[in-house]
Amino acid sequence: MAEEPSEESAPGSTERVLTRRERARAATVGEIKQAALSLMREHGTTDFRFSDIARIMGMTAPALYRYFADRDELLTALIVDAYDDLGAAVADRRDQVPRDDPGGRFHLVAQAYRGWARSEPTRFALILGMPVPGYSAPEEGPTTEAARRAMAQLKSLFYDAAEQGLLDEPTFDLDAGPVSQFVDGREDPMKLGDEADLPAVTFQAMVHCWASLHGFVSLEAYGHLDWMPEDVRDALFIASMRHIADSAGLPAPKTTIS
Amino acid sequence: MAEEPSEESAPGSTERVLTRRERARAATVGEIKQAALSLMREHGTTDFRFSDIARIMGMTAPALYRYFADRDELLTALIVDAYDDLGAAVADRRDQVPRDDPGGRFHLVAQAYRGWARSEPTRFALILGMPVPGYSAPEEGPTTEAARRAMAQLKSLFYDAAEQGLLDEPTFDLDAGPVSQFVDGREDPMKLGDEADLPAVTFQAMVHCWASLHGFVSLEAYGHLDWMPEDVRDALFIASMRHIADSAGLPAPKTTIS
DNA sequence: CGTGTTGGTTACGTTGAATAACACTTATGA
DNA sequence: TCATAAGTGTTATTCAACGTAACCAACACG
Repeated sequence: MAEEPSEESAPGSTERVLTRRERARAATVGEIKQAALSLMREHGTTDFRFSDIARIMGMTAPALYRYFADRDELLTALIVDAYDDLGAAVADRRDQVPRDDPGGRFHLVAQAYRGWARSEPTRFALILGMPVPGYSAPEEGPTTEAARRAMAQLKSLFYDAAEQGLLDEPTFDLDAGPVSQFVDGREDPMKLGDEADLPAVTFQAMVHCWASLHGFVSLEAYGHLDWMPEDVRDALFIASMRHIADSAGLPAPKTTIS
Repeated sequence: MAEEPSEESAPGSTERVLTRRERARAATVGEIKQAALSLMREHGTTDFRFSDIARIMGMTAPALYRYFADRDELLTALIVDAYDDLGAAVADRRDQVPRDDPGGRFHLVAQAYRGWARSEPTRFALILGMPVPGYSAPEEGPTTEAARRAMAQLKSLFYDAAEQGLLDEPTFDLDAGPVSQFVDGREDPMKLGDEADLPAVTFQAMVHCWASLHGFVSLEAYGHLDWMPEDVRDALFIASMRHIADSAGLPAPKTTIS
């Protein structure tokens, strides 16, 4: 198995070149994941059978255990990939607008988040809707870590904006108690790097934005908003996002939204 | 537990008295569901084994098929129960405050929704987190219907408030396009009975409230907010709910919040 | 009482995850 | 060059769990 314990390419070190075998292995791992995804998409569930994956790949099922110890390990890999992919989609779209337009950035972030969920419903279900039977979410495992990274992409624009002094005063009531204490006296576990600290009230507003965005997208992804036509949902989403962006003190978008 | 399988007591008709056998059967059905729930709680997943349920009940697995055609049917029943239970919890708490205090009612509704999710995390996962693998969520089935009922409990206070003229102007930007047209020209599929129609802008705000509440509670239920201590989460939740209630034009709560 | 319905049993078939034992291929090193 | 080890695949097998079949006991009911 993984006989490369400490490949930890230290920052600055050259990325070790992969041997022929390592490349083949990586390719197979990728193919397995792709097969699992296509099965999931096909059946519209987050379930898959090892035997089906093998059949698609022209292999037999036991061979897959050379690459993943068990079903859960493959599932975990898929979840991590999904989070990373979502995070990347959000970051890409966000960076299409300059840093000095945090309002515009927020809008694109929200759009990307929603768009990804709609275009990849089964993968979204994989990370949003936990319970894959038998899959006991590894507490504090790699999936939690991946989720943190993805969500950090949402948050970085707030830190960015605060750093540039582009945030107005949020319309939130500042909670002078626990929240202030928490925000003021901590090592922020969500920070990506060395961003500026946020005022407590902005922190409140940021979490609120995240939760609202996530809530709308979740409801929509599970079909709980199917009773309204798509154009109504679209308009409602835009209005909601604009509203929470305002509340959080984000300036109005400079860039026209596509 | 609402164990009234198909007794459809039409309004006015006499509630048919259950025979001895029917009562015994209903009791067994209830016991099966309880056993399934306790297994789910024990393992922290939405999964369960028929054989384990049977063992708990001192029966053999095949006997369960006398009560549920298959695993999916039991799962569906559990989901419907969970929605109904959540809806009831929300309604109960809401009605502890008089109708002329919609601000207070909203607060209690939010509190009840969150409280239920925290006290019944596995059942919440069952209805929030997609269909269990192999479980093909019956489109437009009983679960969808149950979800509608539960969510309607959240919404009724808005209709109630509007009927009494207790709603201020929301701070939302009114979308003059699709949303207005949709709200103005429809038979509202979400109404419980003969509530007043909502202004389009209030409708927008209402969905926003729902989504925000749901988003916060979802994130929390899946542990995505575990990085902040509980008192911070509490304060943040209160502040968020107050904020969206304000945005929606709900008056400040008259009743002191417990 | 027979008789049908209901609720239970044991025995069985099937599927699919996971392991074991074995075979072929490829890299590597004396 | 060839022997050996690592890596990747196979077939055969075990095991767990869903679901079905066939049979049996109890009970309601004419």
